[in-house]
Amino acid sequence: MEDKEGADPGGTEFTSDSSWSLPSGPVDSVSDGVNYFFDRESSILSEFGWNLHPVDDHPHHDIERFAELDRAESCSRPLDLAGNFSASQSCAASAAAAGSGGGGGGGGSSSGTASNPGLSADVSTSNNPSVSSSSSEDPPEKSTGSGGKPPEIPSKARKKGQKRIRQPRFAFMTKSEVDHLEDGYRWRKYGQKAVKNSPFPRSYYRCTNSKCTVKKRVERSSEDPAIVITTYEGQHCHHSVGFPRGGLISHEAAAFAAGQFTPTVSQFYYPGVQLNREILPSITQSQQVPISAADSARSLPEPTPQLPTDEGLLGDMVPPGMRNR
DNA sequence: CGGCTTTGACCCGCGC
DNA sequence: GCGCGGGTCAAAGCCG
Repeated sequence: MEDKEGADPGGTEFTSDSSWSLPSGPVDSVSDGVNYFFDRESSILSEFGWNLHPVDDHPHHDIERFAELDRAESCSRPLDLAGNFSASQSCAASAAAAGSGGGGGGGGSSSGTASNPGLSADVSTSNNPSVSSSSSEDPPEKSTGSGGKPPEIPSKARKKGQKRIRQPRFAFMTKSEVDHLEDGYRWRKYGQKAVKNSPFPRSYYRCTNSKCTVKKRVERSSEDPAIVITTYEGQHCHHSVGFPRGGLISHEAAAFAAGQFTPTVSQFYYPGVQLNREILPSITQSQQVPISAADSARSLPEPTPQLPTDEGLLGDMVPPGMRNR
């Protein structure tokens, strides 16, 4: 590791293009076999793959996004031809199923929460009327703690043959000294594991909103300790708690966290679909982007390719052309 | 006192 | 079948 230099000691900052030595290929350290590519400026990573296209002046502006369905099998949430997550149910269920994860420990809280009707994942579909319409901000639910209802179905509920299914994930890299970057949401750490082939542990976070099943993994790149790899899984079914307190946040992170990014991403979820898009330079974490609850949460992910009229963040980070594909 | 972090144990999927 | 690695749980402890 540490094959990279030029790390900015000054906190969360992105190195300039030159200082980034892009991985020739997938960043396997991220794990899961997911191919993560990243964009130098926004440091976006995702299982969908981001590939840089060096371009004269704005190398980072021209990003090629590859669609990779590597998760197809694990995520039972197939996309319809329109590129929408078919969602809801499959994923909801899956999410639930997946969730219990190891059902770990004590057999997982059995009270399976009957599963939250409003599972974030399913946000995409009907099911969250509350989200789209009302939901102004879910009051910070305390239950979060172990006490509350686990957002997931008890392991027992998961059938044996059933594969652990994951919700679509979105990862991005950030050059930062801080491991846990602010993204407008509150997270509770529920685990930490040593990562094989990496001196850095991986931390697991869950949204403190009990109704929200979004999870986040944070780890440092074994390649470059200065890089923090954050992986989001699922979509928030509520509004952000507010603006990050002095935190650093990226549009992507925020958008994704707010559930706005996924829909877009989904559009390129098909293999073979490649797009060269311009990612606005504004996507820098060095500058805090005020993500008002109104903006970020107002429009939660829609099942349809249609994007919120109110472009909000999405408008900032995803060019129009891209959104309507 | 409530919320969050730490940490060891447990479960599951997967490769050998 | 076994072992490994990843992911999650939950009790205990810490902190504001």
